[in-house]
Amino acid sequence: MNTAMQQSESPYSLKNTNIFSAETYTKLQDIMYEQPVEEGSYLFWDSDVADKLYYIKKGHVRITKSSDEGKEFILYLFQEGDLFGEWASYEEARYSYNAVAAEDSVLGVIQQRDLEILLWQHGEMAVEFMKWMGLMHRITQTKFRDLMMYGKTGALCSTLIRLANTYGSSNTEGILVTHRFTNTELGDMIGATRESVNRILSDLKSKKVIDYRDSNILIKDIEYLRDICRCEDCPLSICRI
Amino acid sequence: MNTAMQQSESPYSLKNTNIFSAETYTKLQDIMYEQPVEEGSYLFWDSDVADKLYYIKKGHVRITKSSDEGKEFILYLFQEGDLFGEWASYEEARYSYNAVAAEDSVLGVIQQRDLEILLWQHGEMAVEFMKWMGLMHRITQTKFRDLMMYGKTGALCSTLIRLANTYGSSNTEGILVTHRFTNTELGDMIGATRESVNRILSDLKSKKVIDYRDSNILIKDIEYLRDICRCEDCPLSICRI
DNA sequence: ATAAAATTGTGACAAAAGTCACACCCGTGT
DNA sequence: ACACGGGTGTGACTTTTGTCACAATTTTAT
Repeated sequence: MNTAMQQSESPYSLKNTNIFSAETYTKLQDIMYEQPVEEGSYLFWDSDVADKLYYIKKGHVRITKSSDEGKEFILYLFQEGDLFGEWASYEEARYSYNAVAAEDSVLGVIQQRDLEILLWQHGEMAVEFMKWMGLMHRITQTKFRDLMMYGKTGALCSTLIRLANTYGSSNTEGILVTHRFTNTELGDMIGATRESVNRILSDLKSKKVIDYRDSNILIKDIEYLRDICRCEDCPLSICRI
Repeated sequence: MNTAMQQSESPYSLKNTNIFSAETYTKLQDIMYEQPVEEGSYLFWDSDVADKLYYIKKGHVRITKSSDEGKEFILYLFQEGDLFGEWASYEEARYSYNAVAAEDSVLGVIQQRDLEILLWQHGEMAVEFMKWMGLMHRITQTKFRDLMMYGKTGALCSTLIRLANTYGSSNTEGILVTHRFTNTELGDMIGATRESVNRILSDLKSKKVIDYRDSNILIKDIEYLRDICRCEDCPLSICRI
């Protein structure tokens, strides 16, 4: 977890590609090809063959897992500068989730085959990639803990902190989440109903922990949230949505 | 998910190192040093500096996450032939969980520093390692889904299937889980109380889905379990505990 | 073999979360 | 200006899961 201070300077600095060196970054740019996508379109579906990685040049992408009953679980939200996709561990490996453009976006598509050749040649680049993978795994693991251990209230508080880290902009009042989320979306991030989310948020508002500014969430007392979900001061890079 | 058939031949074949080539395997053996550990001793704690990987030569290791209130959540169970540990993504990275020897065991300890040199030199080995990391991440992700989406009953059914894959031995009656687990332990794997686990298991027994053989669980109707947790036929290698 | 310790099983009740129903609010397009 | 649609807020009720208490059974240690 971070301090509000770190956030205030550059609200959108939480890219998962910060881990890469300039050289790696350039090599990646060289093998990716650009693909513009419209809001709502799927980049891939659960069970498609996983042979590509995606870099977000512009826009937002939502990674979801959906159940037969039509419930949707939001696993990650990625934004400009993020890299995502699955590293296939064998031939014909499949994705295990869906990727949807949350708004009109521009992506850089990287073929696993091309990347593998590059990694084969450049050992140091492979080591960097492993760090990226480790980072992604740690994000998943800490989220797992947060969503399982302290009930829906704990899960929502953790999610608010992660949203603050990913989309937050600090000011004298607190941290403003510079992106709107419906209660249904928040519910889908923690596996709860919109009604439950609504009740928890109302309660947090009455306790003056959060407030609203033009329908965006303003976090006034992040310490309270950290307390509820037993925040463990994990590094900022993994405390994201 | 697998078929019972695959299991019957070699119940303990679900090593996460199957992914490695013989050459990689040998190189790994060369840089690891042996460490015997007694049942109950901790290999590392949550927040220790994460600079080692561990290979299990013999025994069992339990990976847990514990809460201040004393609750314990079991993240993974590893056995002979498994490799585990965290790939530090930056200097001074910390583990985010505990590792305890579940019985007297012998480990091969690998210093991240040594491994990194090896990967730097051997691009193909790095690519294999990335496959291992991807595999581990997928295990976490699918478990995440199973524990979140279909209630405690779904979570337990998924866990029984994973136990069958990891410790199962097939016979004419069904799949016998060749390791004892207390209700408390099963509860800790799914974030439920032992009482809830007990009630769900009693119910499954009355429905003739499971039974007991000398206090070990015998799975008689794995299709029923798969149905409850909406099994998606993911590959056997990731359907483990 | 037997006592102690750990684990299981179960009822009664409490708390957490989901479901359903419906009123209301608010931005947008005609 | 107003109707519409998506989102919010909330009460009443149900289902799921946890809590507590205690007896019964199984395992382990002496």
